[in-house]
Amino acid sequence: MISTDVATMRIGELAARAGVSTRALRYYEEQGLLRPVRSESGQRRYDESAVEYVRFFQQMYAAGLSSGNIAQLLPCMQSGHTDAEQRAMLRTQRDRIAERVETLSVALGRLDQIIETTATHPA
Amino acid sequence: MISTDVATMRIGELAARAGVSTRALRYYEEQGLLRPVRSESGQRRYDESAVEYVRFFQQMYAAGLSSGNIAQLLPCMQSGHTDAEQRAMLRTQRDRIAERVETLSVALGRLDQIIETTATHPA
DNA sequence: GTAGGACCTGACGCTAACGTCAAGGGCAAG
DNA sequence: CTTGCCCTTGACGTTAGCGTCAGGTCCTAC
Repeated sequence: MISTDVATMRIGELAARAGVSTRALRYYEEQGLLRPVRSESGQRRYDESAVEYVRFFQQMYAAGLSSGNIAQLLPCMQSGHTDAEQRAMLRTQRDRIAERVETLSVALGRLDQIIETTATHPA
Repeated sequence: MISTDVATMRIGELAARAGVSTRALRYYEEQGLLRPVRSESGQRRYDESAVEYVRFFQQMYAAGLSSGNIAQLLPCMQSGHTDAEQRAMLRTQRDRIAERVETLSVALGRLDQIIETTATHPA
């Protein structure tokens, strides 16, 4: 964590490096997920850590979390400690994802079953 | 498969038994997933197999398939054989889901990591 | 100084799987 | 016969994570 970043990255560069659109980055900011500093002229400046953060957001979105959920997660990560409410939320989300993995695995099995059955009976 | 069903179930009963809303059932019909027969007065009548179908739809929706995808799946299941295009589609969907399971597992690991880290440092 | 790329703030569009009225028909029980 | 529940067909509303202009500013290069 030897970070002497001075927030020098502009939105286009961050977008390219994190693999998202600039629109997405502005949206994340609207949702309170990113807090870039502003240059004199009003342009957003990000530091290196933003790249990891954005990738983390993508992972969580992909896991079905909402912007609000992710926003709640952030203080936990940054402070390194949690209150009761936050712990409850973390467990809720964790369990939700675990359940979703279960659901998807079942669906996967179903599809594999169909594939196996029909593979031996070509048209 | 000893089914002497004569399509006697009405929409409300199917909804209750399959755990979805009647609106959802009408929507599935719009999408070509269900083809209930109609009574004289125009009411939808479903047979027993509809319950399983609807649960299957739920599984596939939960897996991220669209109505169109599911509609393509149905002939495969019912006929028991597939053409080249259908097999390609099946594999595509299968791989998509598998990838999603991977993604979710990664996200799950991330969350567990956060939980573990913060659990030992209460507020 | 000027061409053009990157940036800014709105603000409307989009998609998918339904939710939710609205307005009416049908049918068994009392 | 009427109360009341279930059914019917529209059709507009919702949500979330962006896509996509529009109209204007900024900054670097030549």
